[in-house]
Amino acid sequence: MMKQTSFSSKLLKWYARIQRDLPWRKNFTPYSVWISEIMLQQTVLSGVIHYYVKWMERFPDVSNLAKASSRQVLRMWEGLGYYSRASNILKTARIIIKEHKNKFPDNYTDLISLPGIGDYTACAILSIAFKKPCPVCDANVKRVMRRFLAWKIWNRKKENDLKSFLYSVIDKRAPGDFNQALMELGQTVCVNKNPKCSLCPLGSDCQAFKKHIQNSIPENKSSGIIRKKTLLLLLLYKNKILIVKRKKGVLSHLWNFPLMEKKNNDRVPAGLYIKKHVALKFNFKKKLPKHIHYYTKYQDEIEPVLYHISDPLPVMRDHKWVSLKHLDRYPFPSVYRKILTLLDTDTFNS
DNA sequence: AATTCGGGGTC
DNA sequence: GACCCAGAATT
Repeated sequence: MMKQTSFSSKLLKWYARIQRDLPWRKNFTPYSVWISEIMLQQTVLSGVIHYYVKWMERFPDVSNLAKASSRQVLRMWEGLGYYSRASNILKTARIIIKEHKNKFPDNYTDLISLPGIGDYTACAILSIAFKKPCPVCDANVKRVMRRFLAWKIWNRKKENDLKSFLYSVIDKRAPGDFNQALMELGQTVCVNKNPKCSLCPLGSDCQAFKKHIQNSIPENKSSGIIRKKTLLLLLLYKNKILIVKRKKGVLSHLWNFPLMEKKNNDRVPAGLYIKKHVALKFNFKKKLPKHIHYYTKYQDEIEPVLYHISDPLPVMRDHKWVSLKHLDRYPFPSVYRKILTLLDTDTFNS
C-alpha cells in the first residue's frame, strides 16, 4: 500500500489544477453546500447548475426558504426529479429555524437526523462547509477506489472497509477538497466505461491499472429493464383539464393527469374511471401519439387519450379542473408537461 | 436487503 | 436505446 500522504497530495495537486468553476464553489456556506449536494443526488452535474443558480436567487438563505410554501418550492424543483428531495429540503429548513434556532447543525448526529440528509450528504456538509475530516462514499468514490484497490467483488462489508481506508487517507487540512477531488476524478477521468487512465494523477499506483483490469470494475450488469404501459387520461371540460394531486409518498404535492397502468395488454377501463370519478357523460375524442418515458430501470409507454366531458360530477378530493393557460402554476413531473406541449392547440379545440 | 423515487446526460 | 448518476427513505 502506498503512503497516505502521497495518495492525497497527488489527488489534491491534480484537483487544484483541473477543478471547474461551479456556482456552488464560490463560497462554501453550510446552506449552499447542503442545497447543491441535495440537488446533485443521483443527478448529473450539468443539469443541476441552472437550478442551483435560480434557487439561490429565489431562496438565498435558510430562513427565506423556511417561509416558502410547498408549492413554490416544488415549482422551483420541477424537472429535477426525485421530488421528495424538495419536500425534505423544506422540512429540514423549518427544523433548522425552529429547533436549531437558525444555527446550521455541525455534527454528524444532528445532520443525519434531518429529512433528506443521509450518510453521504452529512459527510459532504461536514467536510466541505465545516472542514471536518469525514470522507464521502458516493458512486464516484466507490468506483475510483474499487479500481485503485483492485476490489473486484463488492458488498456491504467492503463498503465499511472502504470507509475506514478513506478515514486513514483523507487530508485533515482540506477534507472538502479531498472529497470533491475524488468525486471529480470519478466523474471526469475514472469514468464508468473506458476510464481515461492516461490522464489519471494516481497513475500506476492504481492496482486495477497495473493489472489491466480497470475495464472489468465495476462488473458489467445485465440489462434488467422492465417495460410498462400507461394510459394517460386528458379529460377536457370547456377550456379546462382535469388534474390529480399525487397522494402517494410523504408530502408529495405533485400533480398528474389521471393515469391507469395497463396490465399485460388488457384493455383499460377508462370509461369506468370517468363514470365513477368525473362525469356520467363523456365522449372519446382520440388517441394521441405514444410517448416512451425511461426512468431508473423502467421503460414506460405512455399513451395519452383525449375525452370531452359534459356535466361533470362534483370534483373528488385531490381532483381539480384547471384552465389550460393556468396549468403552469402547478408542479408536474416534467414528462407530463412535455407530452402536453407536444400537442397542438387544435387538439383541444377540435 | 430490496425497492422506490425521475430526469437527463452520455456514448 | 440503454446505462448511469455528488442517495435517502421506505418496506
